[in-house]
Amino acid sequence: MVRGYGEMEDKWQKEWAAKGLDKAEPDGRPKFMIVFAYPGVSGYLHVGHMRGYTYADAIGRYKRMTGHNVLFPVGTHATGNGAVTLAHRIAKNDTGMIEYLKRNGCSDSKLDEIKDPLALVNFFNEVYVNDYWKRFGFLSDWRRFTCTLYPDYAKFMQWQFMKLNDASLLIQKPYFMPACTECGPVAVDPSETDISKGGNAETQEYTLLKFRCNDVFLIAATLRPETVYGQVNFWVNPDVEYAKVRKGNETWIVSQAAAKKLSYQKDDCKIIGTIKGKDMVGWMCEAPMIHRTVPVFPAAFCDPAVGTGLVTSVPSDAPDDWISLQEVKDDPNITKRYNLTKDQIDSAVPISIISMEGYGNFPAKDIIERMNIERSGDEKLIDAKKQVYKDGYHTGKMKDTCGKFAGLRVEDAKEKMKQEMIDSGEAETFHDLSEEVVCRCGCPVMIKRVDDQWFINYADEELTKRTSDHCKTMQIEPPEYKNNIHGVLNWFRERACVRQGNWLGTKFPYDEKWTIEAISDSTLYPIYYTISMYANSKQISPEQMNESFFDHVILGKGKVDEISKKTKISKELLQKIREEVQYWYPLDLNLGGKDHMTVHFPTFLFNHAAILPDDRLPKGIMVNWYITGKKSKISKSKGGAQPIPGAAEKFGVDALRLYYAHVASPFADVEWDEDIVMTYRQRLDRIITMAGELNSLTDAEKVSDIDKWLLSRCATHMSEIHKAMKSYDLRQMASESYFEMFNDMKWYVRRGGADYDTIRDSLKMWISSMSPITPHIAEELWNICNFDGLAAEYVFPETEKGDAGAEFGETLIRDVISDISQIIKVTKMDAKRVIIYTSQEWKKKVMSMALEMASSGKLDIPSLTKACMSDASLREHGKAVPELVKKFVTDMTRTSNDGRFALQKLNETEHLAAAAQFITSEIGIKAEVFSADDKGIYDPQNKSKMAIPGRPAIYIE
RNA sequence: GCUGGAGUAGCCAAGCCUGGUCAAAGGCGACAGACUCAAGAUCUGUUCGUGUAGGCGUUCGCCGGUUCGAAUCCGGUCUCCAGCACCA
Repeated sequence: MVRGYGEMEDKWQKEWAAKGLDKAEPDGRPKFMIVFAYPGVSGYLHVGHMRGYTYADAIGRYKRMTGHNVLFPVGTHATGNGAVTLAHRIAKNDTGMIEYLKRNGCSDSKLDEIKDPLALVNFFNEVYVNDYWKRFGFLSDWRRFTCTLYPDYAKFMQWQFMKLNDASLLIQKPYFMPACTECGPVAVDPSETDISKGGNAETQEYTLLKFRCNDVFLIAATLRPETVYGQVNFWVNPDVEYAKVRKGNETWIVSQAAAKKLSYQKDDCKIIGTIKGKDMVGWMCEAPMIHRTVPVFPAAFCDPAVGTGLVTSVPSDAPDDWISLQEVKDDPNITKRYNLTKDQIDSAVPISIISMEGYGNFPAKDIIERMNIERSGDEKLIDAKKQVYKDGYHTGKMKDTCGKFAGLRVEDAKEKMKQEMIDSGEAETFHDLSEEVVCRCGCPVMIKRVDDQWFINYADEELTKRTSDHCKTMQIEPPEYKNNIHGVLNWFRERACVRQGNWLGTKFPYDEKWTIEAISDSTLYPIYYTISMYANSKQISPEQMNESFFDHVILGKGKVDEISKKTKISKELLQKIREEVQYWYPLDLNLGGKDHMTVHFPTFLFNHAAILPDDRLPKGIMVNWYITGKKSKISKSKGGAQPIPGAAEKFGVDALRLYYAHVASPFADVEWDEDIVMTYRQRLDRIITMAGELNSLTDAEKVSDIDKWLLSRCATHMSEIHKAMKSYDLRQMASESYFEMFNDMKWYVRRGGADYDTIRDSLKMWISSMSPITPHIAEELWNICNFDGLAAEYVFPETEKGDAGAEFGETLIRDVISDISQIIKVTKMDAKRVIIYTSQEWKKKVMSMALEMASSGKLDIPSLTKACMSDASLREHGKAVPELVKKFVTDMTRTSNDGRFALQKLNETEHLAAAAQFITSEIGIKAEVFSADDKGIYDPQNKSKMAIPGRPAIYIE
């Protein structure tokens, strides 16, 4: 037997390929199409990623064995900036990254080559296919492999967007995105591909509040528009020179930096002059919404780089405002220097506006005291602000001081108040980055308004309804997600579908300056696997794959002759492709990780519903959770990850596959633990040994109870497997096959079973049941047993039902043995002899009468008693009868009667007598079996009368 | 906060929808024994408490309810996890 699995894996993989099991061609069988959400190309993957992929292969293999023609294509998703980032890090010699790549087996010459993003994508495509998926024995149709950067894929993608446009689902409206003032759009993300600083910055939406002051407006930027009812003054930084901006007919005052930012977002904006901050101190201006006149006070915390450099003051809820206001009030020097009047100072009295859990009337004051903050400028104010904002957002409710907004939750009030002020012209929105971002070229990155941004309108009511309705007909696992997905679909709004800048992807068909964004180009793609093969083999070229081509092969539009003329693709080939699309589609199952629940799966469904007819909409979704690592031990970014080929080498592919399938429900995270994988490896070793031993047991014995038992058990397990797999429950399948059936095989041998036919039949069931999850080992065992053909192409026969009587017989024997050992243990006696008395016949008669009444639902004490007493043979047993009747009726009406029905089919005495020798050997004490009806039996304590059917009496001495 | 999910014996993890056969599958670990020159090997038994006859008692986050009967159904409560968008 092979102990190093590598050779064996290789051998069978070659064999499957030689038999063409990996090639999927339409034929007369029912079809089953399964995909996993293709991975993004972002470097080497780790052992955790293989979990979901393995599920897909195992499900596909199972389906094949139930007579389906299975298409399981794979691909990669290289859109976005993942590959660009990685190539860039290699190019600039990022040591951590280089080390990581090398540890995964990347050679120096390769490293040099993959500094180019496209070369990098091609390289990893090979790695994923050869080192991961093929290595794991996947029966995927490799001819159909596709990558989102392939030119033919791009043609498909462009067609998809034309169809979305035809369905009026593409809309254009303004959008705010980060852009370098020189280079244009950039990606702001932690990998900092495009930028040299500020990768963690987020785009924030500020509300600009307009404070009228005679003929100018002081513009404050706030993230908390819901606090306007608490405004009592206004802050300027006296040491900053502000800009006067001509905005339409109005004159705005903002910081000079803000003026520049505004010009990227607002039309008709022009700097017309400057004004010193200190000159504005002491002004009176009218606050928006509350229309109250408030004074302008000086404050150093107003940063010209943040927002507009001007701040509205809500001391009740903003720690900065509270502390600065106290300082203005307490410091006579300030009053004097800026000529502030006593009325102005006295008018600024904090107003309590929000009630929050864990805070009093003035949350800002509370947090300042709690954190021991004593003066403005204290670093702790940053945290204080964050904390009070967060708590306010989650737990806050608007108080009665907030007019018609009283009683609203902060979360809701925020939107409503902002909108009302925008509608009345007292406010506008403004986008800014949360921290400074600098482009690779050294220029600042700002938020720029783009007027012609394209969106897919997932908010469309008709589309949402169609998609949501379709979901009800789908098989979605886990069921909780099936319930939840409607909420997710409703929650979707318009989604930006294209972007500009340094990103890989397909050009937007209506405007080539745009690249189709990464989520949007991975929604309808499973259908492309039915076509990709023809592009890969160069039977069709990307140029030929125009709108009418896809219209025809996917939607059946147009006459084949005309399409053929237009595309220069032969009529026959067009027909073949069209037939293939129709044969394979709809997709039967899309499998993806839990992170896809809120983005990929909904858009996958939306796009199908938007473009394809009812009978081509997907039929199933399955979500899998993750393999996690303690302290991210398996995460590639942290290093220390186990490379997949290394793990395959160390544990064997099948051990890993079994580990994924069985270690937990697919719908739970699992912590990666090599020791646990090793235990699965050991189990497989044991199974191999056991199967080999069974196969060599060829003594033809006469068929006995235990043979019937084993065949019945196997049949029952097989039917459990089929039942479980209706909901793709691989764990249950693994449990039946690798644990339950294994244990039964052991028991069979222990009981002395050795019948050739029984062993052959049960081995066939057992080994075939292992083929989906551990295909290599199943194949090896199949071969050892000399079964016909390959295990992988074996088709499960119609399952026979188990024999409840035969199965119950063994349960009875185990129960008897367990009872005997228990008695011996409890009594601590030095037992020499065990006698087992089976029940008297008359009791069996009462039980069968009772069961008959129970199955027609008419079982009760009086009727059964009456029936028994009218039987002379029972009546003679006197008051033992009603006692037994009472017991039976109570038991039978309150517990399941399956076992009792099974018992009816069994001759208890004969069955136990046949097992007497076995019982003797198990307990190490001579055991004898008698029927309580036998005359002249040894029964010193008169135990035999205690026996009831299914519960023999036991006497030990 | 919103949406969804979870809390089961030393650990992992089934069961819960469809209440009773549930002291609760299976695995791991631990303990004991068998076989061995040896083995991260294999096999057997035990693994909540208690008990000189197969029993009894307590247990499935916590509190309460429905029921002849609840790990399972209902209400409440505490704790933990995930997602919350342009990021793949």
